[in-house]
Amino acid sequence: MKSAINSSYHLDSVDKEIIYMLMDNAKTSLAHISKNVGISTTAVHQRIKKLEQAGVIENSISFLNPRKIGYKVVSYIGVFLDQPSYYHDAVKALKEVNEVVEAHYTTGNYTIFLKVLCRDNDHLMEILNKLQKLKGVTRTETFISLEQSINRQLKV
Amino acid sequence: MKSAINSSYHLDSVDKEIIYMLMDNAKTSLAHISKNVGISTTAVHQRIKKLEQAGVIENSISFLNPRKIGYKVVSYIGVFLDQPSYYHDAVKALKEVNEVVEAHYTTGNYTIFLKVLCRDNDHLMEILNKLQKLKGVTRTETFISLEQSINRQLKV
DNA sequence: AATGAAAACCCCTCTTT
DNA sequence: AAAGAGGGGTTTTCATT
Repeated sequence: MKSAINSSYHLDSVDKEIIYMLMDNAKTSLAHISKNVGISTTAVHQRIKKLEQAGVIENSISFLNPRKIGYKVVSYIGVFLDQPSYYHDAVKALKEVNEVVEAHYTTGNYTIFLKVLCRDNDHLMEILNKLQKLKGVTRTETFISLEQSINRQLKV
Repeated sequence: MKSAINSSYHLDSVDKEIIYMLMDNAKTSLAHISKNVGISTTAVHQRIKKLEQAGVIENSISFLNPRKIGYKVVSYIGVFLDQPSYYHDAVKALKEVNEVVEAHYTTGNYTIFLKVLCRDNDHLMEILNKLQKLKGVTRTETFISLEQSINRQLKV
């Protein structure tokens, strides 16, 4: 059953339990989920398939822990462009910078807003220099995360 | 083999190939990885176990797509605290707000920097009101993401 | 650190209600 | 939507190099 464009998939309590288990560990077995939610493995499987087809559950991924391979600095960088028309070229250039893990076109102060991972502050300086050389970039503003106290997915 | 505190785990080219495949899809089978990297499934399995034990690869998770369940607004919110000593209490309170998916203690303008997911702008306004009632919060500054053009993990 | 073989486990389909 | 049964594939362990 496909839902109409822009309408939201309705999750019942069993769906939510299943999703939270998979959000916590993508490899949770059907048998384990089955025991927890009280329906058969087949029923769990059918629900997961439906949720995947609807796009509610997306592909599972393994996380690389940046800290463990020497990336200790998390920062957010607001980028000012003197003309918004440079946005698309800037994004194209930013995709070539591996340290940039998020880029947003935002309302508010900045034209582009970035999340950037670096090994250390020297490395961050390099990235800032690189950013400031991009066409149309007039200025950047950096927030360094000293401590990430919350990092999780949405709970509904 | 445990690495010393603060030293980085050394990844060889085979490790990296394995990690990138798992970062793309946590459920990539050992057989498939084996064919790609040219070592046996058992060897792949041993390497993955080592990487997991070292914490380089973290638990795999399934993604809930916020948009599909009606969460359309991604925003970043800088929070000003009149005293940094309120930080810990603020974090405790923020953990109770499901819409807050990241919180950072930052250098720069803001004391706390948040990533917040909301259904729509009205919902965002509710969250902003909630935040402004927290003890020590003097002001907030909001950036709404109109388009997320990059969203990925670190590549090394 | 890597291998092949065997055991244990799990996913997925089919059939039925 | 949900259940049980069975085949095929996958993970995991074991012994060996």
